Amino acid sequence: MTENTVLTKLLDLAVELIQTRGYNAFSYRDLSREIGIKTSSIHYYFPSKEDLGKAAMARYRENFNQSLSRIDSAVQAPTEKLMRFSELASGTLKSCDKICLGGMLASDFHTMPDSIREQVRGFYNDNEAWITKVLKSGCEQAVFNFEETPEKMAQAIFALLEGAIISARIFKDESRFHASMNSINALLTSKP
Amino acid sequence: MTENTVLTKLLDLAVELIQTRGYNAFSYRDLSREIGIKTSSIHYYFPSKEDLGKAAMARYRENFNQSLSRIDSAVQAPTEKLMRFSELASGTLKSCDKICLGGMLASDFHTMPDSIREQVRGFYNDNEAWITKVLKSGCEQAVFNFEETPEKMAQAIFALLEGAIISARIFKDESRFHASMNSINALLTSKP
DNA sequence: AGCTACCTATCTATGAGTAGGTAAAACGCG
DNA sequence: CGCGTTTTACCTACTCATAGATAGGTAGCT
Repeated sequence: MTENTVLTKLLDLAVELIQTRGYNAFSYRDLSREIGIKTSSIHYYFPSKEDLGKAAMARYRENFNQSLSRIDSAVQAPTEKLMRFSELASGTLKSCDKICLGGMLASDFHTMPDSIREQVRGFYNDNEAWITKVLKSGCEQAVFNFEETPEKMAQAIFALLEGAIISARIFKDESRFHASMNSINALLTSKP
Repeated sequence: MTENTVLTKLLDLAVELIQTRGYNAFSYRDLSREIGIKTSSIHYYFPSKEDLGKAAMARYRENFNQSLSRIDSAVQAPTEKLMRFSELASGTLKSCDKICLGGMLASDFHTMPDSIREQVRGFYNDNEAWITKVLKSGCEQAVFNFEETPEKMAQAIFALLEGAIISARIFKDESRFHASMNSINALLTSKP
C-alpha cells in the first residue's frame, strides 16, 4: 500500500505546502506543526531545505510520470490521451487552493538552488516530451493537423495548462481551466 | 518626464524584485540596499509590505493599461493588436530574469492579503477584457473564426501568455515565448 | 511652528541550521 | 541465547541572520 512513514508524510506535506504557498512561504515549522515532530528532527530526514525541495519536486515528477504511463496503457487515441492529461492537470487544482508544483517552482525559479532548478526543468521536459509524442502519433493518424512543429505545439499546450491552473485558482473558478482545455482541440485542428 | 522621486524609485524596484524573486522572497532590506535609504524610511512611504505590494501591482497594472491604450491608438487591425500585445508581454521577460508581475503574484496568491489579491484579479480582468474586445472586433471583421466565446478564448490566450513567459524564463529561451505566440494565430482561425 | 524626509535604535517573531543528548530497536558475535 | 555495540529516530536547547514593524529623534525647508 501507500507507505506511511514519517519521511513520505513529510514529503507529501511539503509538496502540498509548496503547491499552495510556494517555496519561500513554507517552513520546517509548518511541517513540524502538522506532522508532530520537531523542526530539528526534520533536518534528520532532510539536512537542508534544498534537499527537501529537490526531493519534493522529484517525487511529484515521478508520480506525474507514473500517471502518464497509466494513461498510455489505458487509452490509445491521441485525443483521448490529451483529455486524460488535462484531467490529470485539473486534478492538481483540488478545490482551487493548489497549483501545479512545477508551475509554482518555475515562478520561484530565481530564488532556488540549482539542484531544484534541474528537477523543475526535468518536469517540464518530461511533460512536453510526452505531449510531443502524443501529438506526433496524432499527426500520423491524421487526427491532428497543425502548422507548428509538435515540439513547439507541446510547449504551447503545456504553457496553456500551467497558466490556466494559476488563473483558475485566483478566480476560484475551475471552469476557467476546462475552458482552456477546449481551446486545445481547436489548436490541433487548425490547418485548412 | 518620468518622475524620479524616491517613492517611484521604490515602487519601480519593488515591481522588479517581485517579478524576479516573488512577493515572499524580497524584503525592505533589498530595497534599502539598492535605493540607499534605511528600511525604516521605507515604512514612511509604505507603512506595511501590504501597502507596497498593492501599490506595486497597481502601478504595473496602470502602466500595462496605458500600453494597451497606446496599442489601440497605434494600430487598428485585430491581428496586429494581438501581435503588439504579445510583444508587450515578451518585453516583461527582459533577458529572461523576470516574469509578469501578475503571473508572479497569482502564484503567490495564497500568501497575500486581500487588497493585493484584488489588484491581481483586476490585472487579469483588464487584460482579458482588452483581448476579448479585440477578438470580438476580429470576429465582426471575419478575420477570426473560432468556436469558443471571445471571453473564454481571451482567458485561454492570456493563460498561454503567462505560462509561456514562465517557461521561457526557466529555460532561458525567449523563443519558447514566441513559439507560443504563433500558435495563438492557429487558435483563432480554427473553424473549418 | 510645523511638516517632510529621513535617521538611530529597538522589538518581537521567524527563518534555517547545529550541537549534543537519549531511549529503543537492530545487529554482530562468541 | 545473550551481551555489547551501533544505528535509528527522535528530542532539547541553542545560534545567528533576517523579517516586518515601531518609537522617537532631527535637520532643513515652508
